[in-house]
Amino acid sequence: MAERADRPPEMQTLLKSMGLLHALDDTARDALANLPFRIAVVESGGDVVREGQRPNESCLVIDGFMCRYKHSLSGSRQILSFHFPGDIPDLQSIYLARMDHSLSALSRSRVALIPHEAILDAIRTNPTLTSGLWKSTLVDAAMFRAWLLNVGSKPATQRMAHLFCEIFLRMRMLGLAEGDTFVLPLTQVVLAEALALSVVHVNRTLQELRREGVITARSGHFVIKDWQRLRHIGEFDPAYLHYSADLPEFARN
Amino acid sequence: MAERADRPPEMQTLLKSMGLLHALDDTARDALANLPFRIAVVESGGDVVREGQRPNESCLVIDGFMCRYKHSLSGSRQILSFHFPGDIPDLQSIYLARMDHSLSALSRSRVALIPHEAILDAIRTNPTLTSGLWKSTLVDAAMFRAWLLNVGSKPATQRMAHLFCEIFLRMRMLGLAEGDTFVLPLTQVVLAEALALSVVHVNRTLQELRREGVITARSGHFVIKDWQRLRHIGEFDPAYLHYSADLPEFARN
DNA sequence: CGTGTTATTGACCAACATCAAACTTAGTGG
DNA sequence: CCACTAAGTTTGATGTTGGTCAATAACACG
Repeated sequence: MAERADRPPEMQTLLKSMGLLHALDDTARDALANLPFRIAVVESGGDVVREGQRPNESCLVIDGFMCRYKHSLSGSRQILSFHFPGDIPDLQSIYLARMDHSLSALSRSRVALIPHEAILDAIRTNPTLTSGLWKSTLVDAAMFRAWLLNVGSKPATQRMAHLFCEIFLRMRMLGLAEGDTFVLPLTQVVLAEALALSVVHVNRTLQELRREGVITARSGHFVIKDWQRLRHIGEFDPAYLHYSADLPEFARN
Repeated sequence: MAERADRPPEMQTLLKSMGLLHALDDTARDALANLPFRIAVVESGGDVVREGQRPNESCLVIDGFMCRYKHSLSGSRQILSFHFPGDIPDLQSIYLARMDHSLSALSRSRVALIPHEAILDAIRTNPTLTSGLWKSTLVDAAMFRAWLLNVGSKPATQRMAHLFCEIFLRMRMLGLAEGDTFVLPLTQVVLAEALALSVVHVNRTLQELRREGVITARSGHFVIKDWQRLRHIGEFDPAYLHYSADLPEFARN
């Protein structure tokens, strides 16, 4: 299942994703594009790495959707972040030997597993790549901060609105959302785990957002019907995503 | 108020703090020790940087205690992390131009403001320093993840116990805690903002922990009376702090 | 068609918030 | 050294958001 290539299409999505945060020069692009990797397929719900493990590869999402999570002994699961093609959710494992959380697939996903050694080599020789990858981990941290504020200090409706804003904007930036629509296998259970709410309450909160006419959500198809209002409800300010690329028209103001 | 020095005592605390996470070679230590800086004093409650600003220096804590926070429009403030001497809480601003949160002092503090340019120069020429600083920002992110789980999925008592475990262990590692005691100007208001609870509930939760005989807290003097139980209540596992240095005896098991 | 997820609804409950007031402590100036 | 003040802590009463339990309905998939 291992394979190598000189300019493999699998790496295009990584270049695109990185390009949104940080200008890469040609050397950096080449270095990224030439990273060795092996492809793996993860079934929906399957874990790529678990808390406590010491992986020696990092996982680039190619197809599908993933999330990071942690659970407390009481059994409840807290989703920490969502990840799309082009993300390397466990990049931090190049320096943090032991995983402090798990990484799993929300749908059947194809991932590229890149040896830590290869990443570290690339970093050693390429400063632009270093700052690009470093910055991507910093944006990661910025999202955790936004989620912490969200979960800690906002009522259910605002919290959910904020999450939809984040997901929609990120997907739009990656070209994964058509117009005002995105498709994502988010069940209410998953939303509950991300928002730190009960499933029942997620259901009611969703209904409220629908009633208000700001979104539509049916079996993984989400439509943003009123971005301005959604953004307003969620007190969403995209600054924390730290994009260097221009935001789409609607998100600018 | 600007000053320079060749091996200034101010940088010792940085070396110590970094050394807990990452082995530094002599070149890296020299590079750190020779960073230029200017000293500033921040009054209790004063901000070093605010959300939205674009600083061109990062702040090394030398004396005193700081916190990062963000607020929602509704006015409530969420504290994101606490910082001790040796920390560089806004190191991320070298790559994330615009602050997505604020940094303020919990007590009158002395800080060293280090120009971004100097840090970036040091990084360009010193790989060990690069990985050390990068790792410190990754540990930062790991703490946010732990807090997210804490705030999202744990009841008040556990949440507070977890926070005390984190603070105590971090202070012990830095040599800021004597035996089972630490001194920190944490008012109940501050605890409330960090734990995402109301002040009243913080008060009651503190009383419960006291009644249980696990801690003592009086006007900023905290005593850990039963670490094992505190740790157990908070479901505290220090792995997420990613220390490379040995933990103190009591925290090992 | 069953069988297992996912979504929805209603009834009831609990953890924590809010409000309001009293009390304690620490700092300040006369 | 004591009054004065402001900040921090504590307590009680009451309210509400969101959790839990339990049952039903709607889907999706083999």
